Formats: sequence, C-alpha cells, structure tokens
Amino acid sequence: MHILLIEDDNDAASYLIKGLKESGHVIDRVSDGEEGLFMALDSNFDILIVDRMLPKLDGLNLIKKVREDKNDTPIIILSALGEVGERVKGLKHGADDYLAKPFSFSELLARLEALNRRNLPDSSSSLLEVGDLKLNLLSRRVEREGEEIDLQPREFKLLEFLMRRPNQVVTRTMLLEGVWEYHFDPQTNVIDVHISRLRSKIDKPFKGKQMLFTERGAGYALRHNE
Amino acid sequence: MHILLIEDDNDAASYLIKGLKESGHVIDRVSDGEEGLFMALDSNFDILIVDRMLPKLDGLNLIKKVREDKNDTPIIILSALGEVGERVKGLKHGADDYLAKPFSFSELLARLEALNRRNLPDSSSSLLEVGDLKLNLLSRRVEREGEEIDLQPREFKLLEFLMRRPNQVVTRTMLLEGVWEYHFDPQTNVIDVHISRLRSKIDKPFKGKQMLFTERGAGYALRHNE
DNA sequence: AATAATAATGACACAAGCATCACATTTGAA
DNA sequence: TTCAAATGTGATGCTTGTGTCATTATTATT
Repeated sequence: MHILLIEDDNDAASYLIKGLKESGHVIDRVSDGEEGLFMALDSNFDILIVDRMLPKLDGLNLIKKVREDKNDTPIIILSALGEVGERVKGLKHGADDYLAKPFSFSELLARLEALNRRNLPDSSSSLLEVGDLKLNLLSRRVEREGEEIDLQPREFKLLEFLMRRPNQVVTRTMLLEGVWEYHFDPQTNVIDVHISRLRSKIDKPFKGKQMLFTERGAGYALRHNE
Repeated sequence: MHILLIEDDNDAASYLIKGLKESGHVIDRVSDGEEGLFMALDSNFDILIVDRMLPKLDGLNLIKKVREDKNDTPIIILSALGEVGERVKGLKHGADDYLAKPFSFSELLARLEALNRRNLPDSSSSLLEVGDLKLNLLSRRVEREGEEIDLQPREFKLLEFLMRRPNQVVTRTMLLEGVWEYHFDPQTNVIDVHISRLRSKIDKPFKGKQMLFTERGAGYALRHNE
C-alpha cells in the first residue's frame, strides 16, 4: 500500500515508518497540515494516516478539506485523545477510523487492511489470488497449483505489485517506484533481472500456462485469461 | 480470554468460534439478546462480542443495559452496517469498538487484544498449542514432544507472542511492542539475541522439524505446516 | 536476411542482515 | 550488602539477497 503519513513528531513518525515498511508498505511522510493537504490532493495514496494535532493546519480540518475533493481515500486519525467524544468528532469530520495512542502495531495494520479492503473490492487484502497463484501477505507465502514457492523479499514485493494489477501492463517506471522506491532511473537492468528470477519460480516450473508476460517496449503484465 | 459471543447467525458464529478457539480463547455463545444480557450480567467475561441485529433484544439496547451494571467489560459490536452514523451510534451506546462485516480475523484479534490490554493488563486463556509445542499460561510451562522446556520470563513472553500468531510473519516492531513494550527503536539487537536463545531451546534440541523461521528483511515466524 | 534494439540469463561481488558469543548491567532475593 | 540469575549490549564473523555487468537470445525494422 502507498501510505501518506502526516505527523509532526519525528520520533513517532520514524517509528511508524519503520514498522510500516517492515510490513511491506510504501510510505511518504510530511510534518505539517498544509503540506499534508497538498500531498493528499496532489498524489493518489491508498490511505492517509493523520495526526490529530498538527502545525499550520489541524488534523480534523485537514480531513474536512481532503473530503471536499477525495471522498474515497480512507483516513485514519491518530490521537492522544481517546475519549468517546473525540472519536465521534473524528468520524464526523470524515475519518474512517480513529486510533488512540498508544496503540499496537498489529492493531494499526489490521485497520489499514480492513479499510483498504473496503475500497478495492478485488482483494481480500491479506490473500491475493490471480488464477491459480496465491499470495498470503500475513504469512508471506506464495503458492501455485497448491505447491509452495519460495521467494526472496524483493521477488515477493514484485509479485505482490503485479498481483494487485492483474491483466494490466505495468511499466518499468511503475515498478521502480512501487517496488524499489526509486524515483529515478538506475540505468541498469535490475528489473529485468528480477523478472527473470521471478519467472523462473512462478512460471517455469508450471509449464503449460505462462502468467508473466513481457510487453516489449512497455513493461510487463501478469495475466490469467480464461 | 473468556469471551461471550452474542450472535444469531449460526454460520457466522461457528466461524468466529473456530477462529477464536484456535487463537487460544474460551468462547461461550448465545443466539439472542435476552439470553445474552442474562449471561453477560451473570458471569464475568473478559469481553463481549455483540451482533448489531439480534432477536428479542437488539444489540444496541443490550449494550445500554449491560452498561448500567458493568462499566468495565469491553464490548465490540459487529454489524453489516458500516456507515459513520451507525458507528457513532454504537460508540454512543457504550460500545468500545465497532467492527463492520466483513472483517478480517486478524483485525478482530487485534482489537480484542487492544481492548483487553486496556482493561485487564494480563488475563488470557490458559493453553496455547502450535504443532507439538504446548505452552501453559497458568503453570508457565512449555513442552515439545512431551519434553519439558525451561524458559526465562522474557523467552516465555516471546514464545507466547509468536504462538498467538502461528504461521504469521511477525515484524521486529510488533515484537518490540508486544514483548518488550517499547514504543521506539532501541537500536540494538535485543530481539535477535532472544530469538537465538529461544531457538536454541525450542528448535535445536528437536532436530528434524524447525518451527522458528527467520524472514529476512521482515521478521520471524513460528510455523507448523505439513 | 541483416542489423539494431530490447530483453533474458548466468556469474559474481559486496553489503545488509542475521546469529552467536562473551561480557556488562540490571534485578531481585537472601 | 552481596550474589546469582536474567536480560541487554556490542563485537565478530557468517550467510544470503540484491544489484551490476557481460554475454546470449529474441524481436522488430529495414
């Protein structure tokens, strides 16, 4: 998932970023409300995590403004204030969930998943399926035709990215950003190499039905036609 | 944990019961509101899971009545109605959390844990089993293949944490929070060291079937597949 | 068919990530 | 206070994942 974290406290932010990255997400972080609003409206995030108290533009008002434009992006508020009144206020301003600090990481993750599942009806989120390929995000395991497949972390991320976009052509630039978090061209063939490795694991041993296709000049695509 | 489930739909109920039991909880279930109210007031449960729509006595009113007597027992409402208005209503009636169907199991578990942590810092079911590993929370004993294993307190906590999430990859951040109660990054290798020690006790002496796996770049996982 | 462009693959090296050891520090009981 | 047990720290060496590059294969264009 591509997450925007709007949090002014550096310690809290770096802690969250570390944990979210471990869980395989891509995070952008800004530290005040105005910048947050700008980013939220400018780019397309899967989810926003917003601190209640922020410099320049308060969390609740930020949400209200974001909602004028984007009604679909899930928003989670973080706050030290945990009382019912506060929670209700948050929800009324357009947040989708409210998390009182301190919270546990697995709690945050679960809510992220839940919210994301609601928006993208195609994925049950912790389990991705494309054709006879299955990828479980919780156990980090992949199988095809019931047989388990061992993937390296990067290969796993790559496959996850592709499986979230079945039958779509995914460009190299998209892969670099979404899988490698590079925002520039590394001028090497990293992608090609990893596609090759992935293919040797998910396609080669299962001859008869190729899934990972090359779109010459464009990128790659994971297909599963009937 | 000792949980009271008030849910009229048999399929949903048995699904929940199965999952909760696997996670080491003790469940009682009733299928209408009146019976639920009676049970809730009569016995001492750690938590109530209440369906929104119930025969005889509606979920919201049940909660209100329970709250007249028991202000401390955490309550989670389950409902097919996920809109903000509904959620607000639920919270206002005295629920502690609101979970819209469909939800993921890990989500429910995370919220149970979160709520329970808030109220009763340490009460839980008494026997966890994963594969041939058994961990008894009351006697604080651990055994594998019938052989008893001596663990230090921290190792015990660590193993408990892992056993509550079998086959899931548990990140370092989750471990720091759940086992050490650190909400920051200690910048040391505490976790690695303790995993190493734990492994030397629960895995090394039982060669042939490793259970505690390293997920490079992600964390660790306790597995017991065939 | 020839050639240029693009992609696939294999081998390797390096750094990141991890396991483990020995020691330091803390804790708690006597 | 003293001492032993438990936990945390930092140093070290090992493992393995990943990116690079060189080479080979494939495809498109003329």
